Amino acid sequence: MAQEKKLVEEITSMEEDFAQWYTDVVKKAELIEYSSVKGCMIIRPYGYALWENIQRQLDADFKATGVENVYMPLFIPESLLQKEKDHVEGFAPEVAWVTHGGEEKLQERLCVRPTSETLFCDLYANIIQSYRDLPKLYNQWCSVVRWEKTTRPFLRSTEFLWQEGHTAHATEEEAIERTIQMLNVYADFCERVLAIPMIKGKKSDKEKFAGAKSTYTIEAMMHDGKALQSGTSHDFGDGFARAFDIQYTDKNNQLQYVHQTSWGMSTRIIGAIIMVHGDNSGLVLPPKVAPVQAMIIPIAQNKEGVLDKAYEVKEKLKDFKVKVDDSDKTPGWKFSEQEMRGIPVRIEIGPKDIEKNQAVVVRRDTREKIFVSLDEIEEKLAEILEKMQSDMLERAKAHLASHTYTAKNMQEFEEIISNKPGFIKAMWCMDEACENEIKDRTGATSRCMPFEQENIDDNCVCCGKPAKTMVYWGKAY
RNA sequence: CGAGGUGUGGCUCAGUUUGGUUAGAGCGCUACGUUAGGGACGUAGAGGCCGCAGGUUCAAAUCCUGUCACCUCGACCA
Repeated sequence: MAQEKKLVEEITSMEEDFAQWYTDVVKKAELIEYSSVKGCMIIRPYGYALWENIQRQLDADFKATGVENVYMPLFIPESLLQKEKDHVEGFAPEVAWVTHGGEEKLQERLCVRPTSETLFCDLYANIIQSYRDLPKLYNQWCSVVRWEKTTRPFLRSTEFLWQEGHTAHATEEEAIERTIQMLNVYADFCERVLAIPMIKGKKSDKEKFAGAKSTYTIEAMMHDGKALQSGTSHDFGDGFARAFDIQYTDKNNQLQYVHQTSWGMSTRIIGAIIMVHGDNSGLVLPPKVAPVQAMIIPIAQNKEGVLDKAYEVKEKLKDFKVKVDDSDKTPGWKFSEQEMRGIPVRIEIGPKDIEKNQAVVVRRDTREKIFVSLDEIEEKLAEILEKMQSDMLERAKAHLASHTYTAKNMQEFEEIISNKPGFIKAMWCMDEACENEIKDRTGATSRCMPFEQENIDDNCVCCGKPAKTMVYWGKAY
């Protein structure tokens, strides 16, 4: 929702410079601090609390589907990384190598994991013998390192936190089913908890994961119309199984290769929360993921009884994540602070309110002021938070819809891409040459071939030959 | 990896062109007091060998050489 006036001077407005706005918000909300290690960020308590909320809820979703957590080593021996050809070619340019232990040079270099497929495969080769050992549904929460050229907080850092799920199945069908199932877990989580609508679909061969048979993705649209790949789920077929010799004996005593999947979501999703919901006053957090859901701000707090009342209300609201800002800053300061941090609502309590046995509840997203009797503040707060959560999703959906266009030829495509930020739905012949040409000419990449297909036209937007699929195109982070 | 740019108290910067007393400002920080419904005010104070290493000079934040780091934009990626 557009703000009438800019209340926080330190934050660059997003219309002026979106990238700078993003950096300002990340810093002012105290999510991160830059560290002295190039490309690595320090996640501060508030940022980490946000990650913990994401982690806790997503982890529960995984476990509900039978997934178990494990922890794998940080290092991968070079020989292990080399086993799957496409995989090593995809990751070799960006891995960090450990060459020495103390003063001694290692016999074999170790890479700091950029992802752990190889380690999981190595494990599976050892522990899977029979069809009775399947499926294996493992996940780990960890950090990985990718030596990126340019970095940005949350969106791309040298080290980042994520989870990586790795599963092994007896059949191809079961693996494909799991791949789609986990993609849906991500998409549902993003909609329900983060209030971010996702486009679900399949990646083109060019964009798929190194070593995968198929990669599925959820793509979100940021406020500036750019795409953010927010989670991926890969079907590996039996490619890794053949490279790592992961075989089991089936019911008929025949040796079979397993079929595998992997799927991941990272701290990058925090970047999506910022860029989908944030405004010119700072962060706006969906109530279901906010570390603090309501900040009680006492007015004239040194007046008799004000602070006591504030604590009393906090106690009353103990089912919610509520804090009292009893610092000796001015109320105006506290308002701004609450807004920069995206705390969903603030509750103002001053002498006038106490007289009337009420509080002023102000929504962060709309700044709507709601006068609530202290007798019914619990029910009202629950209502307000719920309404805010669903309003945020609706707004994000509306933004996605209103910034999605269709193009039937390159003239239309180029027209849109240079004038209107957003996604373009257009047909494709599935020839990589066209995908490359579109990227060269417009800077837009194929985001995905969505599950929900439409027939925009019969022919490829680029070459005009018969089309095979509809693709979402867009500029991406 | 290509092209630009920047390094001066915690932050944002001025000062460098033309070397010259004791290096400045705003914000923030500390103490005390007055305040308080959208970033209050007063008083007092703390905090910098100007990224680092050499060099030129009577004298270097300023000139020279080297080096490191970071930022922006491109090519690669969650």
